[in-house]
Amino acid sequence: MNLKQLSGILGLSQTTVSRALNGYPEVNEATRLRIEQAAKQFGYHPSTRAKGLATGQALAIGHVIPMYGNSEIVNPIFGDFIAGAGEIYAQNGYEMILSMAQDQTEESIYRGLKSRRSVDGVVVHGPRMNDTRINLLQEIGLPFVVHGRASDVTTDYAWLDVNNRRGFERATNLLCDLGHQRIALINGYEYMDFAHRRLDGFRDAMRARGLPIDPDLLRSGEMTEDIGHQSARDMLALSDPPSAFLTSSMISAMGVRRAIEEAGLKMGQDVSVVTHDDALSYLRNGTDVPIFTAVRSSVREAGRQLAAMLIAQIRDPEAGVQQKLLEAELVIGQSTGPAPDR
Amino acid sequence: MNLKQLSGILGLSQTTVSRALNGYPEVNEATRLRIEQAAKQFGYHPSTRAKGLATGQALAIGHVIPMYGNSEIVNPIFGDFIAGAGEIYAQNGYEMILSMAQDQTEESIYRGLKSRRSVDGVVVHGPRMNDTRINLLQEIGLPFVVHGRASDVTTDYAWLDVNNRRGFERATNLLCDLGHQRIALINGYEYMDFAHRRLDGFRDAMRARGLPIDPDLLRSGEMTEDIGHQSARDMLALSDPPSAFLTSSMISAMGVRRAIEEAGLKMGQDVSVVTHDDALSYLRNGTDVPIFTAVRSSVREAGRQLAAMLIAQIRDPEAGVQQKLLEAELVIGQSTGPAPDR
DNA sequence: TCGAAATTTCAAAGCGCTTTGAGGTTGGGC
DNA sequence: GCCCAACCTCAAAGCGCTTTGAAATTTCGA
Repeated sequence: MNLKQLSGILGLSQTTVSRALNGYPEVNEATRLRIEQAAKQFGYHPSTRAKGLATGQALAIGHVIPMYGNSEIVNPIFGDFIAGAGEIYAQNGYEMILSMAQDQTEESIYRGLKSRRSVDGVVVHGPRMNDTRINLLQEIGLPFVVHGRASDVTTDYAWLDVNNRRGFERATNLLCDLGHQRIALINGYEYMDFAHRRLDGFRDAMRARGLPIDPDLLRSGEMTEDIGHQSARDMLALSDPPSAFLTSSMISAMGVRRAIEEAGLKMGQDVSVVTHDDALSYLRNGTDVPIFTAVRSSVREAGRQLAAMLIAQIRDPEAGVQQKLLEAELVIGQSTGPAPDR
Repeated sequence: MNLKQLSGILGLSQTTVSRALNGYPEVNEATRLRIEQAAKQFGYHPSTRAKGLATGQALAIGHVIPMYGNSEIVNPIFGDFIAGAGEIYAQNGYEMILSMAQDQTEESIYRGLKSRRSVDGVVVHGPRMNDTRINLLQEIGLPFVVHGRASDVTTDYAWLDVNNRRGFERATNLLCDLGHQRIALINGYEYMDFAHRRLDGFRDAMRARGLPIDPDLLRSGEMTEDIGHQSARDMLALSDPPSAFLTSSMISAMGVRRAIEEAGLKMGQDVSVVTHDDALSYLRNGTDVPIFTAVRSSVREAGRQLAAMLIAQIRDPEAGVQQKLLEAELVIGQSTGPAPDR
């Protein structure tokens, strides 16, 4: 069923039917009703492609998912983020187009998206410290919003980020208040912008207390259960082990817990753990009382807000770029307690 | 840069340029080379929309992600599956379009995808026992492949599934061989087809050994850490607790492990655990020696194979639907051991 | 060297939609 | 009863591509 057929059935011109369906004022209300009803009855939906061709809009947003290194890990927050963004896209009649990018293919994917006009804008995932994608997108003129920030990029661009620095500062302060002095940080890859900011927050808080930072208690890498476990195991085996861990993801934290228990210690008693929690739907941090004390910020909500920002920017490019900093909440769970006496 | 401009620059007709770029034989090899070079130089990519309009192809595959119930959980396997499928799509020039579906919106999403001609085919995720989507898609004539199967659907349709029944049968046998008799099953929602098949495998194996199945040791629900934990905690508190657990996901298994340790028991010694492992990239089951003994099947590889099946079907609709059953491997980790004496 | 076949290139139509500029109706004031 | 707004509706052009059918050019055997 296409416009021609539908207007044929109705005995109207394509123009009228199109106008009626798109809410233009110059069509009789009775006619519009009749048209809308027929459209519903025959299940008519305008072809996205034809509409896009005619209007010059793609009515689609691109998400380019970076998969770096040979580990080829898909960020686990991705599903929830997409779910949040998808809600908003659906409400606004946008489709979501996904591409997976290896290191090398990344630039050509963005250029391709632009030049074959498949999308009206893109979401930049997983920004690194000095992310070349931002300049690239500005250069080729493809609207975008970054989920996170890129510290070393000096130009103005749209982003939505959670206050990672502040979150980890508060988490560190909490541990210090409990009397912990040897605190380990199990972070994401250092070239990731968020990891850098978390380290900053941690460092500032420690410094403010006059506590030293032991490089042996600093780890950055893939945020898997396994690496969390290995790191914690190694650190707990030190002659002067940490009494608390700060981790960058729930999954790492679970690895840390495993190492703690393997060492015959009890989490929340012998060793404290605070983690960042993206509030993933399939990885809830307990039901009533949180398992882990955590810095929590819903990634799904971030997806919603970011999608709304991007759509706003596409609709009104003159309005200038938005920037939004979300504050994470600090929730107290069962994984923290006073530092044990020595 | 569009076709018109490019052919203008080259002093050729649009026809020739189009043919050259699409590999038609009736264009001089020298001309083709010149055209291809110019296309590269000017970064020319044909507009997907225009191409789609002209050819009647969308060159896109739809993924409709079901989000049921108020929990609104995005299946954690989703990211890896998409990553696998995305590889194949990229190789074949297809785009991937994602939609999130609530219960009520699901049918209209599929119908919309079809009638606005945005996709050439779809992947059906998370089939339930008697899944109405299959009939719907056959009825509206949208090519599809199901990731999994729908037991009660009688018509012939394309699917790719892992042998869940066999996997859980083997896992149960392993536990029985180790002397376990009271085995708990922590499964996904019973209306999910895969959960049903896993239960079947478990039941058959138990029955073959003449072992009773205690309803108190059967749980089905959301596969979260939390529910795994709760279920295991409750079961371990029974007067006659299980000596082994069979779980449907790594995440549940982690919850089970937590409950075991909270009960002061040691996993792999006092209590054994076997889990299904989708080999998710961010949730590796240990590096050298697996943490959990598991029935393993890579969901990313499933994504690859399924994408290839769907593309084949779209390209040659006459060829008939493919069906593929993958066997899972049983890997021995540290979470299983002989049943303790009573 | 000529003419037919083979090769290469082209102009134009068409995909399904929006939108422009024009034409047709209706209603109401005189 | 007429005329002019105000209101509706329409035919046709155009979005960027593919593809058909025809024309121009080259090739090659006789």
